[in-house]
Amino acid sequence: MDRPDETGSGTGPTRGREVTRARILASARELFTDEGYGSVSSRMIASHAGVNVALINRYFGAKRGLLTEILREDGVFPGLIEGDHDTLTRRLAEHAVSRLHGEGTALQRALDDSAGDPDLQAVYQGRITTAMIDPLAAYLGGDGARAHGSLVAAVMLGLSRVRLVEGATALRALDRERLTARIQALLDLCLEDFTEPAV
Amino acid sequence: MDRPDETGSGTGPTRGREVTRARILASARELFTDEGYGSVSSRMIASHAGVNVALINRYFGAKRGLLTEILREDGVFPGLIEGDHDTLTRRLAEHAVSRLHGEGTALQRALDDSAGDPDLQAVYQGRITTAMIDPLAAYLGGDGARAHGSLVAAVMLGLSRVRLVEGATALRALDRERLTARIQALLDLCLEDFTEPAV
DNA sequence: TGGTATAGGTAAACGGTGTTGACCTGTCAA
DNA sequence: TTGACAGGTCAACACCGTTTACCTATACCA
Repeated sequence: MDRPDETGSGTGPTRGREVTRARILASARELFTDEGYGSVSSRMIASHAGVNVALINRYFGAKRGLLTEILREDGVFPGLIEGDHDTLTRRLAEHAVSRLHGEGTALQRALDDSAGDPDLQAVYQGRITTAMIDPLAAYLGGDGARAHGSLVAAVMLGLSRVRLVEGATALRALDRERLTARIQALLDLCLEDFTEPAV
Repeated sequence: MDRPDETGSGTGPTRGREVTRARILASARELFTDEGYGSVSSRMIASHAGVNVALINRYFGAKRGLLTEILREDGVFPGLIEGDHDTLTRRLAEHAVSRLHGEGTALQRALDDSAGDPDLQAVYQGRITTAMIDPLAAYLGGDGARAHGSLVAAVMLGLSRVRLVEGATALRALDRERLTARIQALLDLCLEDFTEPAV
């Protein structure tokens, strides 16, 4: 069970459970980054990792498991929620605009572009709630915190979606600061109390 | 070329190009409505229509062609953009809330739930622009009309997305009128001029 | 009436996917 | 020496969307 992976030689081992697992994961990460999720097949990953196809399912249950693992490692919106309460929406707006301009890590961009895939969707399905809405709701507190969180998530997801589906060229053509400010205003409006109706 | 489909008998013909095409389309519509897009295979559609699989590709090019045809028949946001300018955002907000509550035709609901599928996405990719942003931009007019349209589309798409990915239970638990008003406020904010920065 | 072109339909295959079960093999412990 | 077993391999399975080659019944014309 706890058999050590190191065999004692100077360089690390080239086989063994953890090593193989890591190689598969690294290959998946690299290929997903370069070609998106849906276009990369299990056999491509295995071949790139110099490993048998069946091992993917042995170690990760299914292709989807690779995605889950990668997203678990990287986190979603890392460090975006934490920080000064007053500048939260500003940070989120900057993040959204940054994504609109195709910035962020190569992997993030690739997965944004693959966001349509059923697998990715299924994985996000859980993560949007636990990694975005839940922290947001906890962070905000108060009545209807989850509703506010959902609205914020809707705006953030929608911006990502409009880039995917339309290109968002008109938005990217705008002055960046003005666009950021407008999105921040939208997010602030999402967070305003629901007990007094908006004008 | 123009051979008539009617053979002269009292009841319509059960074979022939147009009849077969219509049967395939009807079966696709029915199955998509019941089970979504991705879960329904070409062979299921053909079998349900009592027709050979190859005919789907013969008459519609590919499975995706069925989707294109169905959406072309139904239209997207039918009659939503037209109408009184002043109540546009109200209509859109009501539409969004209605969708959030899972209303709309059964087919619309089914396709919303399948929205992740690459095929659906490819078909929407064109339609979001031509059926939503373009009319909106034309309707609004003025500088940056397309940017305003994109922002509106983002909010609308985001709300649909958050329902798909999280369930939007917190939003659906809200007082419907308050939620509609808030979404309308968001949409109005999307449409405000960009030349003067938002507060 | 006989022959033929053709539209409409069929059967079987192609290449691809994710996934699984049966088998082998090398290492370690008794 | 002999098992046990973790780690790895291979070939198959059940699908998928799509395409190709073939058949057949009808309509037209000499």
